[in-house]
Amino acid sequence: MHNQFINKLRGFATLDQADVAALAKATSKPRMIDARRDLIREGDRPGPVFVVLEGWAYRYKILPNGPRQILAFLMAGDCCDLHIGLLAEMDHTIQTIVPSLVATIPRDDMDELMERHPRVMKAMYISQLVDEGTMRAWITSMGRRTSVERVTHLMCELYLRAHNIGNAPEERVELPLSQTILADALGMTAVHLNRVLKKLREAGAMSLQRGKLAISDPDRLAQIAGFDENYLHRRARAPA
Amino acid sequence: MHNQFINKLRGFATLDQADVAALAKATSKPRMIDARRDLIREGDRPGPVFVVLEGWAYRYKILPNGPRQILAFLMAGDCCDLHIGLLAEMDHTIQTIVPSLVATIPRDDMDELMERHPRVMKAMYISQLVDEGTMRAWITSMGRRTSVERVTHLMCELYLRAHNIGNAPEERVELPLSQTILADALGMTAVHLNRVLKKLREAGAMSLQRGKLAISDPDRLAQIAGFDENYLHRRARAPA
DNA sequence: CGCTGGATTGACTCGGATCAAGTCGAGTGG
DNA sequence: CCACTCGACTTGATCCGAGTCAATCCAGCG
Repeated sequence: MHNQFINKLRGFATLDQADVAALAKATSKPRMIDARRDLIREGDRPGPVFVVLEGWAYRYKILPNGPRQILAFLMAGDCCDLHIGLLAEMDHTIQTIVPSLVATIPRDDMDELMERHPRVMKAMYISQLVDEGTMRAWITSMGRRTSVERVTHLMCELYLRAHNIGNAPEERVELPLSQTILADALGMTAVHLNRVLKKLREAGAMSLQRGKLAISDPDRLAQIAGFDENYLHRRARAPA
Repeated sequence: MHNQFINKLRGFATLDQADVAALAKATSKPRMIDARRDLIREGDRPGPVFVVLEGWAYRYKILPNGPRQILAFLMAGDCCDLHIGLLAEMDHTIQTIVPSLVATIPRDDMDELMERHPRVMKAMYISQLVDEGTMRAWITSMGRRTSVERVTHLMCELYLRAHNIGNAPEERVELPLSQTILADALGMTAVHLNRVLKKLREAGAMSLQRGKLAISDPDRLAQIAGFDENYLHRRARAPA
């Protein structure tokens, strides 16, 4: 199974053959997009739903005076809001980081898919709730965590998300994110992030070099970060 | 019309008599809740959907080492996620700030309401997208805005949201939020927030005293904040 | 009239931003 | 094969916004 989108949704609900087939069909015509291309811009009128099948993208905003804030990372299997089409215009931009395989699902196809496949709909709703939980975790990080906690917390999140989709041979995860990008996601300077990473490397807590994240002791790192994975909602809800 | 929930949803979609009646029925048995009561706690298994009809509440998280981060404010007309019931457990807590009138809609009633009233469903989806946009705006504030911008930005948001539901006789809005609460929402110290508020008051930009927010020149304040209301999505989507 | 939870203010400290040089590695072209 | 470039990463020196600690101040109220 290398359609990470289907893979991910399967983690949220039990899908049958027909569900999977419908999802496969909806994402059967992906396009390869270059790195650093905007998929949709702030102010644009939303169109189809985007699904990242391979590669990396991020959501971001640019403030009037220049600085950029990254709002979320989209990795293989992630998609934008299902109901994106209800809005008059986007309030942020989505851009690829590396060359990425992106499928677009027209709004009507999406509506039909959801209508005919309630389990798929459920899985996608849960996925959206997880995205919201992630935003709340980011707000918490920016507001009340020290820079060391903030950095390690994000690394724990990305590490876990990468593992969820079966990437990651072992304690090593591919993260093609420059320090500039990470700094803009963490609300700090690239210079300062660099120093924090150095400290963490020297302390043997984790290392991030040449696009590879290595965590020798995930539990220890989670300890440092004050990381509680509950917001990723990986435990399924038990039947009532 | 004093059911602010209905009021708000009407701003997002055209509702007919039957839609309004169904909403009125669903929220017809609200309970008055004391101030500082948790409506639902982090770790709890989600139950019914909450709707704040009158009063104020907030979402928050407490970090292992003590500090609190407020994630969102719920004012009259606001509700928690519609699909909250899909999750195994809450990743944050919701608490009242002042005595509040809160309606709870059981999950089954909610499902039925949505099924029979697609326009209501659409309005609620839009409402949820606005909440997400708000979270993104908060992330942006915490990460890349100065403390003065951050404070004024939040005030612009709350001012506009209060006006949306028809509160606010004029340039004066009721905000029963202590400086401690605001500080925990803005990711800063109450002491520092106090100094920022003083500066803004002396500059004649805005004043927040004894629970009343006064903005003499909203455009000027928006200018200071770098506030763009696009994320509140108040413009309806034009038909395709 | 004293109690209490917020709001204020002052003095001191420190985490992170800013500014400024490098350094390193992967192309590119002569 | 080496010089050149460009982007990303490092490191040092300095400065300032904001946190911390600690007193008040003040209005509402039992």
